Amino acid sequence: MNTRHLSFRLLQVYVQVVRSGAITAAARCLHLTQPTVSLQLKKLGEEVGEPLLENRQGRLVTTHVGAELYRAACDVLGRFEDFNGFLDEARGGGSGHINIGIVTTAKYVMPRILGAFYRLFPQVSVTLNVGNRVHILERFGKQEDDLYLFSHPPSGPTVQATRILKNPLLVIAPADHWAASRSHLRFADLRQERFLMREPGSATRMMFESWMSSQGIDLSNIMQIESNEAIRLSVASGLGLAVTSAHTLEQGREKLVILPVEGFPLESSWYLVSRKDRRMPHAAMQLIRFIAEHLHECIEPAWVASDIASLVQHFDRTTPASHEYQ
Amino acid sequence: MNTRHLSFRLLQVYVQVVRSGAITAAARCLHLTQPTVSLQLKKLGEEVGEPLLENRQGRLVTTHVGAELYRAACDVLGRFEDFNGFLDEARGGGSGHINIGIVTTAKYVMPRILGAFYRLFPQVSVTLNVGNRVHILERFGKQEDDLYLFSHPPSGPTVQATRILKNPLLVIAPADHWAASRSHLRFADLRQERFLMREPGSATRMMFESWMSSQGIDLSNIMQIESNEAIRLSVASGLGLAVTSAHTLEQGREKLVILPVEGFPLESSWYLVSRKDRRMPHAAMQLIRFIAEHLHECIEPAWVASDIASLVQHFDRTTPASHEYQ
DNA sequence: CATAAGCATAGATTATTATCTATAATTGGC
DNA sequence: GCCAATTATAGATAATAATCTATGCTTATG
Repeated sequence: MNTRHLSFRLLQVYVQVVRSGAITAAARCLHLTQPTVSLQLKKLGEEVGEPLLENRQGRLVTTHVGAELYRAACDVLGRFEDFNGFLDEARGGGSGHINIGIVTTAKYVMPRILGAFYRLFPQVSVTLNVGNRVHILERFGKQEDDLYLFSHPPSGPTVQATRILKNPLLVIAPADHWAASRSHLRFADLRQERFLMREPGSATRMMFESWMSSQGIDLSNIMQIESNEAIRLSVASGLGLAVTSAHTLEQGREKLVILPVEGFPLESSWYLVSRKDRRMPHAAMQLIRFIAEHLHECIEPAWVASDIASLVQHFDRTTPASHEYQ
Repeated sequence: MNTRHLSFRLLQVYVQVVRSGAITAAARCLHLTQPTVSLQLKKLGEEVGEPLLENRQGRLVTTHVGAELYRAACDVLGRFEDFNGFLDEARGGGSGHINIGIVTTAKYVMPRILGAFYRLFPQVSVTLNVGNRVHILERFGKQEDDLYLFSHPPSGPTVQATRILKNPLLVIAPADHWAASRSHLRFADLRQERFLMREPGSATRMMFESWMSSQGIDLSNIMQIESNEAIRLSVASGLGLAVTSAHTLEQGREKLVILPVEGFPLESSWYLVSRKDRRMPHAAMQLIRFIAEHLHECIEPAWVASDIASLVQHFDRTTPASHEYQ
């Protein structure tokens, strides 16, 4: 393959097609017509000399070679996005862009960090992609974001995950619940209660369920609700009990009480996550540095992980700050 | 800056200009005319919106922005070179290319490794760039090679250096030298002798000189020769003594003896070096894996560093071997 | 200060590209 | 097996990119 006749535009188009999984959809995103994209894709395929995509039940998916090309294209485009960030900075803007993917529960945490960050670096723009765990994992797989906030980070050699916050899981009940007046409870006492839970795959649920199985407990009466707010409100109105992140209670507490159940709070954590095989953009690195230094100013200091200062070292493996040789 | 109209060709041209330090020279390398390159460069500069190069005493050097662009361009081109390597491999070739920069003394070591490597991976092509330490440092600064072999690696946060071989420095003398028959010598006994040395900056010389200053010794009679072979031959013909790497004696020993000087051999080492901010090509990673496993088969096992097995972990930070998501 | 080496600009040509509209071919799902 | 959605192909066009030759300008250096 001769890279000589390769253009960035072609790669942009290709990346969009892979992400969209369809030519027509990609064309819409790119403000092009479908034949244009079709043709570009064909040209790229010819240039590479191998098939890149194949049609699997109406959805275009990458071949082995196509996937590698996608990775290369992302790297290359990302590298120049970062160069653009550098340019803005060099021009005195301190600008740049960060894509962040967070699971729904993290939306009680991340916006507070970003709010404080924004006050210091108003030129940095941030796209916050919120979704459930499965959705964000998919974005992670496609390298769509620079940083992620997970409670249970994915595993694998490409994952860089560092604990930044504690995420205590509490048992909540309506204020007028019979257990609300008790000063001490064992979880077994609540076995008959109905529990409201997020969908399977949610980190809170996984954590809770694995704790239960370690205790040999099995709940019979559970109800699934795919929103933390809805769960909170439902608990307040007496629909049942729930195990939920302490962070979700910061906003409004309605008529809720935290039950003093033995073994609780469950200690889980928030992890800042990135891909090792993706270059960390300038602006994202700024955010990481900001988190390392100022996290305890945006979030209750008691919740901040003790080794937060080492955060920067974990992520700053890509480009050195210094620009000189040697 | 809009990357949309950016092409790989443009970056190739730019990189060549930076490396050549002159438009005309770059044009010759690229088989283009000078105005063509001039124009391309202008277009690139306009696209970026900042001056990239400036004329310093007849030589074009990068501005701050230009240097960053150079880095980005190298990364991007390197990424696709690597994709090409992947392609070759996917097609069953097992091919690829590696650029290696070594200091002159390392030419007694590296070719033996490469010879064995070549027998296993005949499709991998290697460019071996040999030069004195200053020259190779310059190549390192310009990211011209994938791997380097140094005795004194450069320092800095971008440097990944791992010890792979011992490099004992010995005192050699002509066979008929008065000291040749002695069974024990102190360096002070040789103080009056003339010593033949490589140019300042050479790692062997640096090592020797720092040892001497630690011993409070100062040689009065030294002679500079910029070639290890010439030094060896000169010592053999009675021009003086020398301190030289044991590896250089492997080839031919002429009429030389190793003097049993107290404190010798000086223990220095060979380091395999790469840049952390440069993606390691597929083929180079193969070579690293080969070195980790087979180095003791190409080089006297006694010289191989004991922790050679950990080599792969040190360098394999770039792309994971696995291609699946998660 | 004269000269050569190197760089920039102008003008011209050829080839290619990016893109469109219109239409045909394919394909998944019912 | 047919319909709707998706993808591929054809034909056309305007833009521009890549490259050349010829020439004028700048600058380091003897």
